[in-house]
Amino acid sequence: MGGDPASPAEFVALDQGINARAALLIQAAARKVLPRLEPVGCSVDDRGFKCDFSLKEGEWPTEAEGEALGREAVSMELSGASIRYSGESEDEVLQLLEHTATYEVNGVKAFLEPGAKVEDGRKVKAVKILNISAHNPTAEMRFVRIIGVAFDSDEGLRKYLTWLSEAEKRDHRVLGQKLDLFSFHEEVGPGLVIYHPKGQVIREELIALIREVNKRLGYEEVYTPHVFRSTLWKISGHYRLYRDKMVLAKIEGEEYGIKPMNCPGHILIYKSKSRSYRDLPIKLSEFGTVYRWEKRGELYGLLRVRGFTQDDGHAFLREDQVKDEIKAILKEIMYVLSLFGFKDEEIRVYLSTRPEEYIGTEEMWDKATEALRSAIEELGMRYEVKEGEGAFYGPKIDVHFRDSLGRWWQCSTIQVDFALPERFGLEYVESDGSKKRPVMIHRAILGSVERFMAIIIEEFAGKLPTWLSPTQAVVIPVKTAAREYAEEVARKLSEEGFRAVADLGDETPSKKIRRAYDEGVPYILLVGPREAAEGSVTVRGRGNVQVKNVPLGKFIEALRDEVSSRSLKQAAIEALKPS
RNA sequence: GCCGCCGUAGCUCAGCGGGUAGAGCGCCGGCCUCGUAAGCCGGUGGCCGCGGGUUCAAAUCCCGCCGGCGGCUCCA
Repeated sequence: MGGDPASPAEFVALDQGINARAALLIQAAARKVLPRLEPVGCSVDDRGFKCDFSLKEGEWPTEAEGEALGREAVSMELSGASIRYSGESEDEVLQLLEHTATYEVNGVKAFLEPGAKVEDGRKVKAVKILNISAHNPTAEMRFVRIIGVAFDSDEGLRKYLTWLSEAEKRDHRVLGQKLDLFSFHEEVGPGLVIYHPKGQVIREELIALIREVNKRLGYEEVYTPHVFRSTLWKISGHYRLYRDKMVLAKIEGEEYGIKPMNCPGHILIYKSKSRSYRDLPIKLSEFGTVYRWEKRGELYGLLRVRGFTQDDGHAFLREDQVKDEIKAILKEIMYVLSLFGFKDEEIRVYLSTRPEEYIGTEEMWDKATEALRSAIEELGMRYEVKEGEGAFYGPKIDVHFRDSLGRWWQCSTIQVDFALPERFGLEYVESDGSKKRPVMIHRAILGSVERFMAIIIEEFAGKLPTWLSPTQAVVIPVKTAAREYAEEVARKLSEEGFRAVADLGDETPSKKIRRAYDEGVPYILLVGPREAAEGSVTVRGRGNVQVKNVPLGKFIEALRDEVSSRSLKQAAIEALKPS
């Protein structure tokens, strides 16, 4: 609990074979006990199964009916269900031209996504329906989606439910309140974050990290306003393509829009004078706060908000510079990821290629896509290709991260853009005097500070690495006689640039220690007359690691090393431990 | 935005087959002055999200709105 060292979230991947089997049984059970639901399709992943039904007529299914469905599926299984694969086909129910695998379960038809492996040895012994919601594959169609998890034993389900309740404790929304990091308020508006002092410390640390990265990459920081005339949004195309997410206001007969992206502002900097091929690359960065009016139901804690700060950057490049830039950015992304200890299976890298509708020439696309691909490969990163999923203006690489509940969120992104340079008529003068169009790269390493912060809060369950911790050390006097010394220690640490406080209240030392642990403070320094006499501290790290009577100077030195190297571990206490 | 669920003290929650509210933590005060994961006692605290309706009477039932949660869709 409170004393555990920072550890990455353990995601429990579910058994897909059992869940596929359960998905089929659920459909057969529905035909039996809920005939107003007609199965239309089903899919399975490491978070369970999802089954879609068309609702023929009558009431929306209730939670109780959902549970009954789960029970029926298990009882069908226990009385010996027969499951037979009967081939794949174009979907005749949906007429969506989706490929589905068809099965017969006890003689009735059931569907599953093609390629899903169905367990045929073990049996489905426990099913839990987690959610019944609407699924709209198209604007006109509405299906009932039943989501659940299945196990081959009651024990499996019990363990899963325990994991779920543990995952809830890591939830950044819960921890954000408990650790006094940020809040949302009805009177402010949904999706708009208020950062408290401690949350702002984390924000600032993340921004400081990216400032260093930007410096290495050669990005110069700029600052642009939050509101631009609609004229600009019309040129950029946002006014037409992004309008439904923009906040627009008419003032004195003129229309303005709050920025949903930072790029147009940076483009104006490029355009502010004529550029030579010698000037390129030009790289601009901004911690730009943008506003996007996401639909109500899409908002989700810090992971999906309406106002957020991007660690944005735009590079204006000659075509031959594109690949090096991508590679350099990817390297820095990998460096940043290493600071947080994300494991391979906790991130997903995607390369999205040319969609059906696109601008620019095929040759440009091929070159840019190839640049992205070879950059990833040369760095040995694992990735998946999403064919045709690129933006209309260019191909892109996205990095997705998993939250405590196993959901994926897009954070880092590198996008090649042929469109905006064209729309804004960007040019540079080539060595032969001809005018050429630069290529733009949009990139964000954290993506948004908000989303990234949420991911790491969950990753560490609030027990952040010391360099990120809002309070790095709490000094606790174990005897009243040591109060002054405790204050002195805290003051010294502050003078040395650490975030330290002395806890001088009238409570017992035990209570203060407990509280400091609960708040995730990485170092608790205990001082009494003994320490005061010799100018030392007793250091307690996370996980009940304690080293007694460390000279304060030595602790400061060790802490400085830990913080400046942005150590993932509690390097200071490791270094101080007697060997 | 769509489907379902939810909204009681600063926080977590009880009360909800109608009779105007409770606990723990926190906060405040007192005692204790403490060597390692919640010391003891007392007090404070609520327009029961907001508005309307039903009723002799609404936290409790109904409707609308606001906000949240789980999905869908979309994205950093």
